Amino acid sequence: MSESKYREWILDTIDSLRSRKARPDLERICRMVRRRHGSEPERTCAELEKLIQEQTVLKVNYKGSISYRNAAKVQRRSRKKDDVSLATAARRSAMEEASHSDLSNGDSAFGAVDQDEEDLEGDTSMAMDTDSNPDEEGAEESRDGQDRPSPSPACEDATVQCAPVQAVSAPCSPSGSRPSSGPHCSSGSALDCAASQKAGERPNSLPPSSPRALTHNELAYDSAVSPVEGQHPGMQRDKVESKPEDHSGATSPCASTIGKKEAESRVEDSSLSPDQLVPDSIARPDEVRNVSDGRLLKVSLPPENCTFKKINTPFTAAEGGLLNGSAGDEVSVKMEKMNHNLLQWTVADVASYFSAAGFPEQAVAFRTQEIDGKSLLLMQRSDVLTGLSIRLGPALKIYERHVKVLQRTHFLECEDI
DNA sequence: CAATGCGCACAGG
DNA sequence: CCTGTGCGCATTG
Repeated sequence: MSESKYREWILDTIDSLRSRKARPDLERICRMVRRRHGSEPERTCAELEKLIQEQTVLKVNYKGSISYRNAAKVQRRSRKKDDVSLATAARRSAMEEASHSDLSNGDSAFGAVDQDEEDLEGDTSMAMDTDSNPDEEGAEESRDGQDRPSPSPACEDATVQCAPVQAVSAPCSPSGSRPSSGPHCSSGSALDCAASQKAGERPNSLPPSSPRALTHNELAYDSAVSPVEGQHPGMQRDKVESKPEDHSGATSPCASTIGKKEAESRVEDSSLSPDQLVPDSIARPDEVRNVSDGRLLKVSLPPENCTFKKINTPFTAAEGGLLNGSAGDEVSVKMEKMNHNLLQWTVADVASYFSAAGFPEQAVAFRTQEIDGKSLLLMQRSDVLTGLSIRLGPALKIYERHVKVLQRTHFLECEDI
């Protein structure tokens, strides 16, 4: 309860600050929430972080300072008129797309899914700053409470980084992790992170070759991309590249496409976040840092923390394997894991998944309906199309490309076993 | 004084 | 050109 309440408060606050033309930063958000609802800043802060992890709220570095965005709004700003005229057009297109995907063929080559997602989510470009200025608070006083599990474990599998989706941010502990936060909140974390990040410790992020990355505001791409990235110096990217085979290239544009462009594509993918997402990795540098070089570690993470992993896998496996048909052994292995995990997905995991898949608004509906992994497996087409009260277009995509795929994969998996 | 309102310069498309 | 953003200053309660 309180969670959704907070979500509403925070999103409201962000919207309100935006309409007032004031930067929705941590300080203002906390203050407004406190004023309006009496919640203490710490709590607000903790809830905000959760929302960031779920991507309900996007943390971005804009013009040198951190801002928070309502993901539902940011995400598809390009076509806002949809609502209006959407009746037909959207519908129609949705249908078309859906059908296509259904057949799949098309996808394989390029991963229709991804593409779509890119569209949707693509605009979240992230940017970190190159030289940000520490303006507001550079507080970094407390970072004691970092014991909480968070880093994404899964990260090890950064696997499919390609999927734009995931790249977006680092999901680590959706709900699983309790907000243990106390006072430390991350006040420091948020801000400070940004700072630190820019500071430079980007291990390897992209070589300079990626001017693109910096192109616009300032990309924090590396960080944004994923905590993982930051952590494995060098690895991630390699991994990404190599991994593609797993996906059989179906999905990841990066992989399959042209060799040369790999770099570029990667960059693009990663940068898909719209403004300048500041992933939470930033937010919790501590943890990350611990591990810093070398491997990442994960402290204690319950299964749920692995959202990432779960997310990734499904994508890969599903698309690569099912759609494409050419799954590798590795894939299958992953699939298994993934499926098992599916049963363990919590409501928050499901929501995070859809959020990451480019449907943040719809993710809320899943959460509202309390759909967890098991429920997801039981969902039928009509449930998705009408039971969630979400728009038909996204609903079709969600069902055809995600729900159905996950279910199919899961059951196939079961049969095998 | 905090909360708001908003003109205007900026950046990206 | 259009849109989104948010600084800086004016206004309000």
